[in-house]
Amino acid sequence: MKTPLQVYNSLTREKETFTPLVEGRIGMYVCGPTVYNDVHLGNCRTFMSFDIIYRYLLYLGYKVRYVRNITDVGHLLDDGEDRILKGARLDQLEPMEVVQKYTNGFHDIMRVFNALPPSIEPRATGHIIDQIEMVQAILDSGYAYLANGSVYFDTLKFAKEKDVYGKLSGRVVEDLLAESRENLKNQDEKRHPADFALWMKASPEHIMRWNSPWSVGFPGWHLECSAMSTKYLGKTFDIHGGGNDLKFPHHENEVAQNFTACGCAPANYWLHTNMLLMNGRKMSKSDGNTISPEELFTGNSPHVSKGYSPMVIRFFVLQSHYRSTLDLSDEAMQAAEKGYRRLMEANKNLQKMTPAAGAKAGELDQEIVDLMDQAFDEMNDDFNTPRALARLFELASRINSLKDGHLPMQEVSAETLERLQKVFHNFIFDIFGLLDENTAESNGEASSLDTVMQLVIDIRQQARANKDWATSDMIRDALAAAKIQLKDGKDGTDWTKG
RNA sequence: GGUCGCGUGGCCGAGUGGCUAGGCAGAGGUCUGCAAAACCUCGUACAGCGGUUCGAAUCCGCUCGCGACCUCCA
Repeated sequence: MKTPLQVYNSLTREKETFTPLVEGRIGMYVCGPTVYNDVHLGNCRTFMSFDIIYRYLLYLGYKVRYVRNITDVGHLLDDGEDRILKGARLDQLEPMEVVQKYTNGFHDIMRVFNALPPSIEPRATGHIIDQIEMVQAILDSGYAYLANGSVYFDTLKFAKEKDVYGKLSGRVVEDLLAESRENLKNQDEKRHPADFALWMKASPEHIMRWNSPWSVGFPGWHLECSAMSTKYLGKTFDIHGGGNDLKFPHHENEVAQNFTACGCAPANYWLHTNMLLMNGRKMSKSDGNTISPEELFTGNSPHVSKGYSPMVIRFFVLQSHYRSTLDLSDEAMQAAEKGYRRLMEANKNLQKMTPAAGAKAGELDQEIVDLMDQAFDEMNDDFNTPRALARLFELASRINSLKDGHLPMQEVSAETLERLQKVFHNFIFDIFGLLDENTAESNGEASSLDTVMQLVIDIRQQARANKDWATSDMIRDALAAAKIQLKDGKDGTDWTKG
């Protein structure tokens, strides 16, 4: 029934059967955000995708150490200014205030999206010593050089001597080395344009600075991930993830750093998520084609007609595969909203079901069992959430039919019903990480609201029994205005909020 | 300019050689006091042209269109 877990490895460009280094345990490193301004939706998609991967691995029973860093130093802008420093200057804050502010914001949003926190969330500034040690190791290996107090990686030498550079990102080394484009600002110290900084000597106005054997300065951008993944997961670990746009140069350079410092490849499986698009173009902080999570929640944006809840957005993400681009539009969000509600409704109906007396497994029973198995097979096939979701929707249609009496409950064994209830719940809440927003938000008041609603429904039922349509419709319309929908069914009336 | 990828019905989005993806929207029907919800049925989609094949959305070639990366980005 169950296929083994297959993952698409960016390094080999193939789906491979996943085998962890240590049985039952998985080390996973995902490149986190650079915290110099508000997190945007594109980041959220990536981290939601990895959250689902993380959750599924946990569901499969693995003990997963999930490390996702916070980059809070060393990430330079085009003009050579540190991202954090720029943020500090603009907001008139201490660099660490900037970092804290946007880290908090990032955490808040990820919590709203119901993403599980990583096991370890290391910060670059908290690992300066580890980074200095790694720079030294790379220098010792002979693949770095010193220039005016800065240390650069000798990409040319590495590419020539080791058959590694360019493999991950599919770069042709000769092309890289040719480097026809003129974009060499601030690069006069480098021997070759493809070289990159491991340690930068700080200019006098640069306030984020640390002592090192080479100069008072700061670490290069790619270094923190190499240093921190090695520290917490070892020289080689199972999964390294991140957005597609990090493949080059970030991940390629990470590999180069690890190779020279540790003598081995850092990760066995590289997983890359694809971009979130809007209007058919990459969502990007830099060119303004963007909508913030808050704007999408509130609908306060020219790109949407109304607000969409975090779980609708999460559902929207689930509907595409993590390696495909996903194009955000108002229409697509509306469809996702409907679909999300349908799925939640089906689950609610399912969880209320009880097996029929003397039920025996029939054809329908087998169909249900097959669909459940297929859903897991889809997840095992490189975390194919859209296909798994499709199977869940097929189950939803069976569930609703059973509820309405269009399909015979007698054909579903108690055992299968119980398993379906468990699997459906597991999928929606544990693996997909969705929340039922209708019940989640009420929580404590849920019971009192339930009581009131039951009263209102009873009164309306009485009116209907008396053919007092005016009263019954008034109740229905008034509730509708309050965003409560009544659903008349065979066994009485249900209601939903929103 | 170089590298890689994509182009699926009204919209989103799976699918890699023959078998129903799925969601949303639309049409018809069942149910209902009416409606909503739910259920059933339906549309014969694969950018264009050519090739390989008994058979292609799926493989190959060309053309057109779009995107990503090559420079900071999840």
